[in-house]
Parts: sequence; C-alpha cells; structure tokens
Amino acid sequence: MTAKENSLSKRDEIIEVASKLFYEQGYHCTGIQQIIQEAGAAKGTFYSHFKSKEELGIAWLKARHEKWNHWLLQFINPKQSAKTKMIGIFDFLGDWMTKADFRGCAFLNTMCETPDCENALRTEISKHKRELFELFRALTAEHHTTKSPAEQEQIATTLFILFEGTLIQLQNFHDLSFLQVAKKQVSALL
Amino acid sequence: MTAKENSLSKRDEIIEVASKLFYEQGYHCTGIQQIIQEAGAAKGTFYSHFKSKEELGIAWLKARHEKWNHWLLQFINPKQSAKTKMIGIFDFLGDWMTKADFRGCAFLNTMCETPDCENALRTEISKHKRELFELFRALTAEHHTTKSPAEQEQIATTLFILFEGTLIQLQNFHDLSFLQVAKKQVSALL
Amino acid sequence: MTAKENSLSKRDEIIEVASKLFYEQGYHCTGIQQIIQEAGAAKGTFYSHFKSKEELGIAWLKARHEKWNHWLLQFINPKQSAKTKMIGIFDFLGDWMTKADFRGCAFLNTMCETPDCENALRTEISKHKRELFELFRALTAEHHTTKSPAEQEQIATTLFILFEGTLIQLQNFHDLSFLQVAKKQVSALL
Amino acid sequence: MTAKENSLSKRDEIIEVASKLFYEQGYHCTGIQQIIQEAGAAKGTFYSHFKSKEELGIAWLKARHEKWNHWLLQFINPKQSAKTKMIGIFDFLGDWMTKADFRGCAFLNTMCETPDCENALRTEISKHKRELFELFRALTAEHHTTKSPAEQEQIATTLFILFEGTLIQLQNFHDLSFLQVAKKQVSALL
DNA sequence: AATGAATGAGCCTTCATTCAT
DNA sequence: CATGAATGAAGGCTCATTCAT
Repeated sequence: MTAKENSLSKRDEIIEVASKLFYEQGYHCTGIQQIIQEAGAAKGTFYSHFKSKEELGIAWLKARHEKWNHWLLQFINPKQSAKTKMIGIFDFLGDWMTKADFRGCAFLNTMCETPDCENALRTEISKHKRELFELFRALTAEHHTTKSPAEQEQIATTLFILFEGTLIQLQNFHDLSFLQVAKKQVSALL
Repeated sequence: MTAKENSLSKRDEIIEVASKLFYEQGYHCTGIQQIIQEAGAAKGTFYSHFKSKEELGIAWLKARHEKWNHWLLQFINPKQSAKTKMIGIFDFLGDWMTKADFRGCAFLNTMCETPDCENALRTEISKHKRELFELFRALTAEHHTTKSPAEQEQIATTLFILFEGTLIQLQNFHDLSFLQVAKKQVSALL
Repeated sequence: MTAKENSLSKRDEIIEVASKLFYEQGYHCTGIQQIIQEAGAAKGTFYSHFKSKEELGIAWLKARHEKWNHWLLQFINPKQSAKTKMIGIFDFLGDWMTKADFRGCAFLNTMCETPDCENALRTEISKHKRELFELFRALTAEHHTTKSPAEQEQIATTLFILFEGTLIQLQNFHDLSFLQVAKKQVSALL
Repeated sequence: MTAKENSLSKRDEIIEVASKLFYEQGYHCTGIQQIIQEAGAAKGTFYSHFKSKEELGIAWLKARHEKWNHWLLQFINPKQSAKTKMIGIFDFLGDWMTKADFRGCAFLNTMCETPDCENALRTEISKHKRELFELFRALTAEHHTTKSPAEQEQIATTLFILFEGTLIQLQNFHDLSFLQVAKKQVSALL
C-alpha cells in the first residue's frame, strides 16, 4: 500500500506540480526542470513516467478536464431546473475566475500558444470544449422541450459562445461586469 | 534617400518577419535567432534597432493594431448603416479567420501566453481590445438612438462578448457554423 | 565506483581547467565556453554541476585556498623556529611567483576585477587573506613572546603588508630585488 | 573657441566618462557601448577619436597618471621637509581611498586583470608606478643625505612596498588601521 | 522504479569593430 | 568631425531528452 501510494504519488505529484505551473506560467514557458525540482523528482524519474513533455501536457489536460468538470457539476447539480443550471454555469464562471486570479482557461490558453492543430494537446482541448458544448446542448434540450432541434442548437451554441467570450473578457479585463451583461443575455435566451 | 529607405526597411523587415512568425508560431515560441535569419540581419543589427525582444513584441502589436483596424474599417465603412456595419464586423471575422487559417487573434493569443498582467505586451493587448469595444459602443449608440445608455451598454457589451467568443470558437473548431449562429444572435439584438 | 569516480572527475576536471584559465586569463576574461571546451564537457553538463559561473568561481577560490595553504605550509613547516618560518614565507613568495610566471595572487587579482564588495567572490578572497594574516599573527606571537599584544599586532600587520606589497611589486615589475629588500626589512623586524 | 572647446570636449568627455566607468567597474567589464551612451557620443565618433578600446584605455591611464600625480603633489608639496612629505604620502593614501570608496588603484586593478605583460596598458601601469618609486627615491635621498646609496635604495623600496601593500589591504578590508600600522613603520624608517 | 550526469541546440543579449553617409 | 546601421563572434544560461547505473 505504501509502495503503491508512493509510486502513484510520485507520478501524481509531478502532474500536480505541472498543473499548477502550466496553468500559472503557460505550457511553453514552463520547463521540465522546474517541474521536477518543485516535485522533488529526478530527471530520469520523470522520463520513466512520461516519454516527453507533451505526454505530461496531455496527462495534465486530461486530469484538468476531470477536475474542472467535477467542479462545475458540483456547482450546478444542486440547482433544480435546467434553466437555473445554465445560469449556474455562468455563476460558476465568475467564482472560478475570481479564485483563479483571472488566469483564464487552461485549455484556451494552451490552444492559443499551440498553433499546430494536429498537435495532441489540441485534441484534448477540443475534446474538453466539445463536452462543455454537449452540456449546453443537453440542458437546452431539457429546458426548451417545445423548440425545434435547430432552434435548440442555435440557443445552445449561443450560450457556449457567450461562455467562452465572457471567459476571455474576464481574463483580459479582470472586470466582472462582463459577466453581469452575459448573464442578462443568457436569461433573455431562456 | 536610398540609405534612409534601406535603413528604415531593415528595421521594418525585421518587424514584418517577426509579425509573421509571432502570429504563426506564437510570441514565446519564436526566437530572435529565427527572426533575424529570415530577415537576413545580424544579431547586433537586431539589437541596434530594438533593445529587447519585448520591445519588438510591442512594435509588432502596435503595427498589428493599425493594420487590423485598417482591414476592419475598410471592410465595414462601405456599409450604409450602423446596423449593417455591426453585422459587417462579424462577416469580417469570418473572412479574416478563413484567410488566417483559423490562427485566431494575435492579441488574444499573446494574452493567453502572457500571464503577467503588468507585462507591457498586455497593455497593448487591452488597448487594442478596448478600441474594438469602443467601436461596438459607437455603432450601438448610432443605431439604438432611442434606448437608454444602460441598454446600449448592455447591447454593445454583448456584441463584444459574442465577437470574442465566436473568434475563439472559430480558432478552436475551424467551424464557420459558429459564425452563423453568432450572426443570427446579433441580428436579433439589433 | 568507476561511475562515481568518473562523475566526480568530470566536475573536478571542470574546476581544474577553470582554475588554470581563471588564474592565467582572469576571471571575467574567461568564458564558460572556453572552460567546457578545454574540459571536454557540454554546456548542460557544466550547468548541472554549477548553477552559475559565480558558483564555479567560488569553487575555484575555495580549492585554491586549500592548495595554496598546503604549498605554503609544506614549505615553511620544516623550518625550526617561528622566525625562520616567517622568513620562509617570503622565500616561498619568491619561489611561487617565479614558478607562476609572476602572474600574482589569484585572490588579489580577482579582488581587483571585482569592485562590488558584496560579491560572493570577495567573501572568499577576504577569508583567504584573513587566514594568512592569522598565520603572521600566530608566528609573531610565538616569536615575540616578551612583547605586548599591541606591539605584536603592529609587527604582524607590518609583515602582512610587506607580503602583499612585495607580491604586487613582483607581479608588476618581475623583479626579485623587491623580495630581497622586503626580506631585509622582515629580518630587521624580528 | 566654441568649436575648439566642443571638439576637445567631445574626446575629453569620452575619456572622462570612461575614466569613471573603468575605475568603478573595471576595464574589461566596461563596454564601449556604455561609455559612448553616457558620454552622448555615437559609435563612429568614438572610433574617429580612438582606434580601439585599448587606445582609450591608454588615454585613460595617461590622463589618470597626470591627475593622480597632481592630487598627490598638491597634497604633499605644502609640507616643509622630505620626511613630512613622505609621511604625507601615506596620509594622502588614506584620504584618497576614503574618497574613492576603497576601490583601490586604477593602475594596480588594471594590471591584475591584464595578465599579458606585453600589453600596452601594462606599459602605462609600470611607467606610473616607476614614477612613484622615483618620488620615494628622491625624497629618501633628500632626507637621508648621510646614508649610502644602497641604504637609501633599501629604504625607498621599503616605503614603496609599504605603500602598495597598504593600498591593497585598504582595498581588501576597508580598514584604516592598516594605514596606522604602515605609518608607524614609515616613521620608524625615517 | 528511480537516479542524476551528460548532451548539444537553443535562449536572449552584449561585445568590439567597420563602414557608408 | 560626426553619425548610426551593420556585423558576427561571444557572453551566461535553459531547453528537452538520453542513458548508464
């Protein structure tokens, strides 16, 4: 158990440290050296767990995806209706950005510094965002039961765009009034 | 004159090459070495024109700001009304992204890879985006003459959020249907 | 064991090469590039052993301190009395400078090219010289048992000053007659 | 007159700035760029006055030689006897080092960072020091009229060694008590 | 599973100097 | 006499990765 815990914890410790640094400093601006130093691991240890920096990056985004989804669902699941859940997503956005010191979204940030679309990181990024999109779709369908699929798609997509747009504005301007505007618009759509 | 032209063109050549590379590869992933090589300049030549990479980065963003604004205005100015101009901004977005191979916005990309808000690049970035915001405000005021300032601000901000959100989605998914959704929403707002 | 020996010897090889070059060319005029080239090491190897050039400089001075003290003590310890030992120090000075091609003292040279007194190298330098001062003090106390502490301090300090002054003159003029004069003066003091 | 003054002042301004920087930072650690920048001159202007950095270094040492000698003579000339003049040289040393923030002697410092004895700077350095030696010789001869030339040489050389040794100790330890000891020894010799 | 020395290309920047104007 | 753009080698240092132990 101790052994298992240790072996798990070594790899996980690296991921944990990397997550913090990749998010705070950016993926490309964070070096393996800093990661292993702060994780208390050796060079060789790192490369026995990950065959490259990119593989660590992917592990980071996969873990981030799980964690972030968990945060979000924990936040909105207590809400009763699909409508209040959708509004809750935007409340979550404000909470999240405030706590994160307006650093923005790890996935969007990494997308912005990774032009190559064939890059494996980009796959994780679009997977993550697609799942968020699906959530908007599902909640919209649940809420707007009488509307046509096309109308539903229009609304879900708009919500998704508003979410991403507000996120970027918060990151850029550190100004929560963007969130208030977005929420008003969201309410108007529901 | 030849000398002046040459000496100017040398500095401008560096900016031009840097603009291309910074945009295509990202600011941090582009080295001075590559820039001067592709510009056919020597190390020392570079540093006689720019005191640091950051100064070049700022020169890049300032030039980009002018050029991009010029593109946009040239695109929307022929339109007759404030309303068609606002819709035109979103048409421009589609044109731009298609031509740019969906690389996204130089300013947002650089923001995403530059966490430090005190960074001089960030100043240029928010300046650029604030000006775009002002354009939305001005056109909204021109169009919605009967609405209250608060209502105008709500609409202009929503348009701005939609613009940025759509931009990010195009960059992420390379899927112009996001633009169609956004345009529908924009029309509904006007 | 072979591994350990090799890995140690790599670091030591760098120190050894650096010691030679720092002494012969000066600390600031010697680049890391030249050091690693002559030591047959890679850039990264160097920086895995030393976190900066300054750290290597300190390692150099620390090693030099040990080696030089060893040379000196081996030279004067065979002498019987404190008096002959003190004269021996000046004989050693002549031998040393002759063998060193009158390059002077690594510590004084580095002090002269390092104006910042807070610099870590300066700490090593004054440590080294203070220890030499202590040797003069100890031998003076042993020799002049009847004199007052104040008188002893006066003599020890004078000997120290004469040593340093002669050293500098030898370095400047390559003329051993300065040493003869100094020795005469030393004898007069004892 | 204005023209002459300006043309003189440009070259002299460079020398003046260089003097300050070479002394404070060391010869090798000071770059031409910093010098011309602080002197408000252009690259080409510099190289029209000096064919190389070394030539500026020589101009610096020549000017320094004149200035320093002037300082010293102005300090000791008011003294009546050769004896008080010689003691005055050591008083001057204390004044000088205190004012110079214990940066030491420009000539010795440059010697220490210039191993190559054939270097033109070294020529200026030994010229300067030889002249100081001559001063000690002349004053000793004036004072010790009854002593043999050999005895005079012994004393003058000892004074010279004490001067240089004390200078180095002040630079190293910033401790004026070395000067007191030296002065006591000097008095004993006269 | 873990270590850490070794690699060499690359990072941004400064160096002393030349030369056309 | 003065300018300042251009040069390219070198400065100290970090990068992601490999490999023998």
